[in-house]
Amino acid sequence: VRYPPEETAEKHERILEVATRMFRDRGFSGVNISELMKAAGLTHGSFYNHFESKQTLASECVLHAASQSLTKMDRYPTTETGHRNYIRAYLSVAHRDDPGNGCLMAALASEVSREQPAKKSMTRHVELFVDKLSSHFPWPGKRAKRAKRAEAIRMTASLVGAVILSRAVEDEAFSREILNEVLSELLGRAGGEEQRAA
Amino acid sequence: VRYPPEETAEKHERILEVATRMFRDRGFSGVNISELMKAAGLTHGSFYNHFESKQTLASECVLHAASQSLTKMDRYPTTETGHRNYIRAYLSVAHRDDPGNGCLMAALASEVSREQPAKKSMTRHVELFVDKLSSHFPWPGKRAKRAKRAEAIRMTASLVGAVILSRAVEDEAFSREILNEVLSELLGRAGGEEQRAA
DNA sequence: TGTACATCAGTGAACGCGCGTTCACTGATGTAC
DNA sequence: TGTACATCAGTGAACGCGCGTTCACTGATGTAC
Repeated sequence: VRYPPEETAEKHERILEVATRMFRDRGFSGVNISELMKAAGLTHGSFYNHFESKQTLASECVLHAASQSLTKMDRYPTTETGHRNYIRAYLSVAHRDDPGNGCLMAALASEVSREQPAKKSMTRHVELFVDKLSSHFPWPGKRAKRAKRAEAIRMTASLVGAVILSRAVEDEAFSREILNEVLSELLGRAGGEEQRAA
Repeated sequence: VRYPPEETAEKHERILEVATRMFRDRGFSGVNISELMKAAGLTHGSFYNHFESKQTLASECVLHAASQSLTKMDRYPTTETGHRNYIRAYLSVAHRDDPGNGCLMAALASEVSREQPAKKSMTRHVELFVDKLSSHFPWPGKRAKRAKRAEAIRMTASLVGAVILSRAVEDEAFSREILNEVLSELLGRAGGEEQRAA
């Protein structure tokens, strides 16, 4: 059956959207084409009318998730409060429990480091993420560009590490403790002047 | 052919050792039984004389890697210098480039978060790692146990996040920049009094 | 405006391969007597 | 001390399943005239 072109484009988009979510949720090797296509409302056979291979789709999904992530940051105002709210959302239980709609790095960085094709896109994303983090928000007491970049890199490592660990840990209290300790550290660094508990 | 029992135990150990390295290197799904057994100097058939299943082996490897990691920390003296050297080694290019012999969390935390069986062991390991980090090294200016634990959790997140990101990034300069920025942050926190660049 | 034909996305059976797991067989070690 | 037998880890062929990918077929849409 032939379909009107806008419907085809729509399906293409839907596959990409669904796959981006599923890959972040279960990893590349945890998703198979059949269930992916079923989730997009199609059968597995037509997959290859839209994408060259699973590998290709994976790479495109990395790009898709990357642009989603950066767009998400834009929704926070470029103020101290915006910065703090962004950090709160990133280190929230909601984000921990919904990797499918969450940070690309936290979900797939490990797997990508073993995958040649998507690695270049991931590299670019980490660069853009750091750039945006350092330019989008005001960094208290940091005038030099280099210092802001350094802080943004450190913050990125803390954010990603905290979420990955909180997801790997079964004990709910401990998992929250990880998120909260890193949260209060980063809120201290993002907000006003240095606030430091003895 | 029947073999003397100590030889059998030796082979068992060798499989575990090799598997622990390979799993960290390529992930659970990136390793198959045949190549694993070949690397241990045996053929795939005898695998099931030593372990119940691949899944079981994976769980035992998490335990094995966990105890290796903690032992490694013991090799550093319980001094400020020891602490700093430990951090330097963790955030080194050598560690980044050799996940097989490196930190369990940095290598497998993501994959474990999707695997029921090994998750409990990973949880326990993260707990023990944080405990050991906070008790083994002197934390400048932290007298309260709670404060030390909080610092250890934050440091763990930074360490793990930095190594995972540095591995996911293709650009060598950027990858080193991530390691180095987090390194200088953590050396500041581990060494003497707070040292902070403007 | 109507008719004939080409196009092309969707469908589901089928293919091929890899991989976890099983199994019949081997033969040296350990044990019984 | 010697002989017969049980044991059990190793071997590699074989099994079964899942999954990525292909393919012949369908039939509505678009195009030619």
